[in-house]
Amino acid sequence: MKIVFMGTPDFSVPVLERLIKEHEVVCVYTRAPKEAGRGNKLMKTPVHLCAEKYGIEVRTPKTLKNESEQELFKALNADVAVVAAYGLLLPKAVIEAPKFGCLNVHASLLPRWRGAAPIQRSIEFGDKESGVTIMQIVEALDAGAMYAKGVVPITSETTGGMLHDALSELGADLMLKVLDNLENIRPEPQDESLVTYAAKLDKSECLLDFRLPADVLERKIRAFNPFPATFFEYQGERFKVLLAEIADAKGTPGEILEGCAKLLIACGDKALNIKYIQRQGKKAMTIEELLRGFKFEQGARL
RNA sequence: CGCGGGGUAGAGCAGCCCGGUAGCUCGUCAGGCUCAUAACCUGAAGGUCGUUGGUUCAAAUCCUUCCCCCGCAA
Repeated sequence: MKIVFMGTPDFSVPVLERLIKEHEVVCVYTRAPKEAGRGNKLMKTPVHLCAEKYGIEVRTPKTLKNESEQELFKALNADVAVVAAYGLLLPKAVIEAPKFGCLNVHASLLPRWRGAAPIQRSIEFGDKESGVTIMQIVEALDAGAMYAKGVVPITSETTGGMLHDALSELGADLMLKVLDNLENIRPEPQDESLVTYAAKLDKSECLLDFRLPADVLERKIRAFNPFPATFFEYQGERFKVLLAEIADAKGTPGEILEGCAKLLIACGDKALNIKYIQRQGKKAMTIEELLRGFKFEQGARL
């Protein structure tokens, strides 16, 4: 099929690569390069780089709201547009331009977790399973009828990064299957009574609040690993906490119960035994590695 | 030129400001102790202190070139 692909971050790349191999991708839409990283250099999006690698035309309009952009899109005369975390809302004129409309890969089991950060929120809120949904794009956010779903279990070990990668691959897989049977599948509408929204991640959420129970913090640590990563501050330095386990110990919330052989921090309920950590300016490492040369003062408060 | 931290033994760190024999915790190896051990004791090996040039009687330390890693902000 003749496909237009629209996507931006790493999550979208596997989908794009699979489409390139098995279909005709005529054009790729992605967010424009922006200043990012150290030195604020102009960075192309992962999707942009991937498309260039395969020599596919890349378009980076700031918006699709104006008619000239919409005409350009329509002129591609695509059978379908595949959208994966593009980052721009599609106006009606774009949604209706391709023969089969626009299909979206969304990283949750809709209607649960519509919105920006479904992967992290599903772990953070203790869901037992997550997944991807292939759906028809409509004007309302993530509200279209569903063509297919794929389920991925969330275990006590699942991190945001792991789930991200798994869903990305699964999404690519499912999208290919849906495209192969597009004319035979009747999409199922979403049950509006079950809708929840996944708020986008905010930096202010990343500072660990040890007044909260250990199990809540442990889930957030796992959900936010590796990005945006939770942290605490100790002696003016920032320490990213990437992995921790719940420990049966208690103390004043934020108190360092042990800081030499291991790092044990009291929480509102129980305590956290930090397992994987990243000191500011250093690489991520196991707590054992860090503690060989760096000690936390027992009794200090975080 | 957005701001900042770092590159010292296999790992993690100290030493650098105030130049003067390279140190700590762990790991490794050998031996000892022990019913036994990831515990303890004794000993050993292992480092061009990221790279270039300079200052100096003397540079891990001060100045300089480049490379690499990371945090923040976006």
